[in-house]
Amino acid sequence: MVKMKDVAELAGVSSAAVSRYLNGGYISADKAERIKQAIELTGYVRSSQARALRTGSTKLIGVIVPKINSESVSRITAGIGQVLGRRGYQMLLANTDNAADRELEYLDLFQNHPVDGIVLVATMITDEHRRAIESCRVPIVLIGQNVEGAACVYHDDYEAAFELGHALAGRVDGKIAYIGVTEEDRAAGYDRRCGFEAGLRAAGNPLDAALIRLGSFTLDSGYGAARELLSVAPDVSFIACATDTMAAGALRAIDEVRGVGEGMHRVSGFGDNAFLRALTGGIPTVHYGYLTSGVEATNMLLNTLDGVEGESGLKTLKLGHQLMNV
Amino acid sequence: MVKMKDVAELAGVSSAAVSRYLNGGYISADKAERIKQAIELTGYVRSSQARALRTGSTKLIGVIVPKINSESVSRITAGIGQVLGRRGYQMLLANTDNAADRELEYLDLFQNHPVDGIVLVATMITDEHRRAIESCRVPIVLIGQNVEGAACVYHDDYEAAFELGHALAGRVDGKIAYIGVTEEDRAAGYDRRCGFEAGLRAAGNPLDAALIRLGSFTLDSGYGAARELLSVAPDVSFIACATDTMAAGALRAIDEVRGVGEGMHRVSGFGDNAFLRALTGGIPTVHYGYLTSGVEATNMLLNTLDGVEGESGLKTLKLGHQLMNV
DNA sequence: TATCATGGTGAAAACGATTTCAACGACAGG
DNA sequence: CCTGTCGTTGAAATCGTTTTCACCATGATA
Repeated sequence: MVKMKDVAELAGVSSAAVSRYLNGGYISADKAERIKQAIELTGYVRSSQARALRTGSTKLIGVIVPKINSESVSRITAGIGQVLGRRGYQMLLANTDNAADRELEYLDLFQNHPVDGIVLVATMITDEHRRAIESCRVPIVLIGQNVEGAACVYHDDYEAAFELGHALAGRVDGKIAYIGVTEEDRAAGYDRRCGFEAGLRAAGNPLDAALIRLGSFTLDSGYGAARELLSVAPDVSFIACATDTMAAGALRAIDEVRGVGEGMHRVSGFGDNAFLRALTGGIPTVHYGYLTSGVEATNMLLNTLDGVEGESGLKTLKLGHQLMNV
Repeated sequence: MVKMKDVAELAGVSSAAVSRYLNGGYISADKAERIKQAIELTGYVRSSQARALRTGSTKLIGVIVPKINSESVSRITAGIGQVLGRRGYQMLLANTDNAADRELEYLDLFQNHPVDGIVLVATMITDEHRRAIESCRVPIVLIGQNVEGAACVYHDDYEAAFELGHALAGRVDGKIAYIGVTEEDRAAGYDRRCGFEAGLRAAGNPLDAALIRLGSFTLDSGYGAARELLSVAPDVSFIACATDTMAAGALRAIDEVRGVGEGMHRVSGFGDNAFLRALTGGIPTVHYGYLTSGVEATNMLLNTLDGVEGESGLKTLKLGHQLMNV
């Protein structure tokens, strides 16, 4: 492995000079030229490990996600990766598989060393999370939840759900049911359910608490909950879901029970999934800029790391949403 | 930042002893105990950067993917992450956004330093790729393509496509069309089309070359190609696609032109997408163990890195497939 | 008793960069 | 001529580990 000293010797300078050449310090034109040639000749490439040890910066950003194989998360990740690549950073990806403790584990792991900053695609935020975030030695940005005292990029799930509920209340004749997710996920669980309920109520068609079920983000859980709902309460005529994925499951359940093609008029979701859009002609849902949230969060993080001027540092940013097919 | 020397002083030993304690070298029981306490007391955590510099190993695996927000890739990635986490490695993710040159770029970047090994989720393999893989200084495993002289974990797309074509030929009455992808992607482009054609031919219902179109992996491209097909050749009665995603687009096109509900009986795909399965009741498609391929590839890679015994090193592995809904 | 493994030990030399520091030549101003 | 400044330079210290090496007890073996 050719090292800096070799380059320096070949160019007839000290390694300090080579380092300065590489990092834009004082260097005369002719020496710069000689160094440049020596580098090309030897095919030298600097050891990021040595550099990291000396400078304390790795140009690595830790990204913690609850599950990589979900459309929303993988879109967010795409946005993050886009910005990181453009700005000379790399992504250290940690997949927690929906286990909150592994999230904390990774926060620890990342903090104690390799990464310069962290993007946390958040689901559940416990007090332990708050503490971990608070005491984090590197800058950190959250995506998907709005947490006091932390930099967050999020969507207003309450408002979106309210609007959706309000719009649906008028269009649905019979009873409306709701399949949510754990309320430990404040945004997707609590906010969406509360907002939806409030929207329905405001439109004079309140949600019957007996028609609320809990899913687990998966298509199958949506299917199961819907089947159960339909058998317990056959007069349910619309099933609103907290995610498009669960909505797809519910849709299948309705098709099975009531006949194919029926479901697509009787479910709603969140997330504006592309498959769902294409295959059903569009159920009522909420479009979020997932890619954008990844982009924005990462830019914020990198701005503070790179010391970019202007009001572009860590702060909390609420992104807009869009009701679809209502 | 508390360093090893501090721990050593507190425990009254040399830093060599602490290092040995941490790495399982010779150490007496009482010193081990003292060191353990000193570590707990100080909250010491070792600098992975210094360690990396000294040992030359980073416990990082570079993963190069063509596009993170696709179901197949994100499942593969999930499999990779699973194994890496379990075996004490971390994932450095690089998303090339389907640009072959960025793939090479990352191969370079990874090779020249931070990572101990590379998993390449491959699409197009050019000669340049072959050279880059050949001359790679760290072990590398490919997923999704079978390349001579490289360790590969792949599915037999030709065989699967043959079987699918053969099975469909008998079940479809009218004309069959095909929407493929670029043949630079040997597996998903060339193999699937050839296999499918061969399967049809073997069943006595050969594919009309005029009814072949090219998509670009996206739902919209499948939609566009299908619309075009249907308008140019209205007598087409079945559209086979090289991916489930494009099949979803084709399905929508058919629904629009021929009426809702018609499409689901008149398209096939590859990949057994969960949404498609739920929303259509199941079109003919091929199920691949994407997660498994990530797992297997990563285990192979890590086995050679960790020097695990047995015949578990780098080699080429063909995984099975399963025809669905035929 | 002399010799030899054997488990333990710390001083010191890497690993390969960056950065501090003192110093140098040239040149301008007084 | 002296002084100060400016652009430029290389020797050497530093980052925090791991690893080599020489060496020391201690108990077993010849």
